[in-house]
Formats: sequence, C-alpha cells, structure tokens
Amino acid sequence: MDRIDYKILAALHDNARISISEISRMIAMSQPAVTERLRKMEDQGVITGYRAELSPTKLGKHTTAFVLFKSNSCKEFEAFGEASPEIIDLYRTSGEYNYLMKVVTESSETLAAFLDACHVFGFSTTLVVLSTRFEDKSLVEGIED
Amino acid sequence: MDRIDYKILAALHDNARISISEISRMIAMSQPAVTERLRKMEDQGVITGYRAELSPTKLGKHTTAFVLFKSNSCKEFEAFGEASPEIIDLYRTSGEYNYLMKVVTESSETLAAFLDACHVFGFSTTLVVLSTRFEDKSLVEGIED
DNA sequence: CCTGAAAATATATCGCC
DNA sequence: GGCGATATATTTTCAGG
Repeated sequence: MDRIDYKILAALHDNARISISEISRMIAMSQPAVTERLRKMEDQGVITGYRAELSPTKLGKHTTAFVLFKSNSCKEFEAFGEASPEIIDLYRTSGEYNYLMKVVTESSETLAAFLDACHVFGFSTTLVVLSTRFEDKSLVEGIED
Repeated sequence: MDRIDYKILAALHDNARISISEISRMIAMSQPAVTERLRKMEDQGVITGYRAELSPTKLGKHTTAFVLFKSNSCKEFEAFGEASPEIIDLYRTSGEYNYLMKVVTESSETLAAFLDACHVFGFSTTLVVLSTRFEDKSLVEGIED
C-alpha cells in the first residue's frame, strides 16, 4: 500500500465505473500494473465492493431517519432487522441504546408503521433526517503530486 | 421505470463494476438497450454515482462513531464539517440535536481529539459503533422472475 | 513489479424495425 | 424502445526485463 495504491482507491471511490485504462493514464502507469494492484487490494479486502448509489427520492422513498434502539432480545431483533427492507444500515453501539439503524421509507406514515413493528423488540428514539449535507466522504485523502 | 430498470439498478447496486454486456445477458436484453436505459437513469438522477467501498480497518481507521450534535452556529459548524476528513456523513436532523454525523478515526484517542475540536461549535453525544451488522442494503428489491 | 504486444471482451454508434 | 452489425476501447494474457 503506497501512494499509487491510494490514488487508485481515490479514483475508484470517486467513480467506481472508471476504466482501468483511464486510471492508468491519470497516474502514468501501465494498465496491467494498475489491474494487478487493484486485484491485490480486492483480495486483501481493502476494497469491499463497488456500489451504485441510488436516489431514495427518485425511487419514491421520501423519508430517511436514524433510529436509536434498545432491545433485550437481540437475536430476534437482528433477524427482524435483516428481513426489513426499510433498514439500510444496522450497527451495534455503545451507550444507552444498543442499536443504531438508518431507515428509509416512502413517507412519515410508513416510517411510523415500521416503528410500530419494531416495538415488539424494544424501544426507540428517532431522528428524522431533514437534509443530507454530504454522504460517503472518501476515507482516502486526495493525495496531490 | 419498469421492472427491467429495477433489475439493472439491483445489478449495479450489487456490483457497480459489472459490465453492461453481463447485465444484458442476465436480463435477456441487447447491450445497446441496457446502455440506453442506464444513460437515462443517470440523466434523471436515479443513479447518483458509483462508489468503491473501502474497509476502514484495512486503511488504519479502527474507530467508527455516530455523533449527535447541537450547534447554534450552524454555518460555521457546517464549514468545519466539510473540512473535516473524519466526518464521512453529515445530516441535519429533527429532535433535540440538530446534526448527526458518522465519524471514522484511527483510534478512540483520535476520536476524542476530534470531539474536542467540535466543542467549539456546540455539544455532542457520541455512540461508538461496536460492530456493523450490515450496511448499504439495496433500496431496490431483488425482484425475482 | 513493471512494460509492451496481441488476443479476447466490452462499449458506442449506426441504420432499421 | 428495441435489435443487429460494426468500429473503437478496454481488459486479459503472457513473454521478457
């Protein structure tokens, strides 16, 4: 993992569908060399996947919320969580609550219905997202030459 | 936006570097037709980008936390937020706190230093992530044939 | 580890239905 | 909207430093 690897990661974080040839031009290295470095980073698990980012709004999902949750039937709650399409992210956390989840629903009504379903497993505090300032800032610094 | 479009989105959410030819084989449609549908969804903003997902741990970032923040100097705080590489996501929220951010740092020590820097702008409650059950579940259902 | 060249794939751009 | 055919790019593979 040297500076060249970080540049490759930065390019792919910015646009995961960029061609390897284009990266190779950007960093002035042959295309097979970039391919090989990339393959190694994938094998090592530095890169965990490539995802298209979709607009919730354009897909009819107009409400995003973070739900803090306290459950004492963790196993059941986690099974419920995996089966719930509304839950996009699920984390175990320290503090008064033991879970935090990001929830995306069509409307505040469907959010309320989802929360009702959750309350079989424990209790919650909900923070509704009013606006997203930014998301998915890169973990790798834009290293300049 | 019909079922075919959803299948294309599902494929790209699962693997953003899949070739269009491979998608066209999966859904039994010609490659130019898939290319055209994809171009339209990009133009309409249904797809907002393509991102490589990186492993924080493999990049030396061992601490993830969600920080609830209350600030009454919002403008200054947001400028600080954009300039802080530790803040991966930043949201405005309803409730007692007006911001929620996802923060990724090398260690709990660097998290503490970051929180100290934040406290110029307001006060915070921090939930440290103990483990990630899942992240980035697809917004589009895996529609079966 | 890297480069360079050649073979195999993939994508962009047609004209046509 | 979608298809097939073709031209251009890209990726894979591999011999050689």
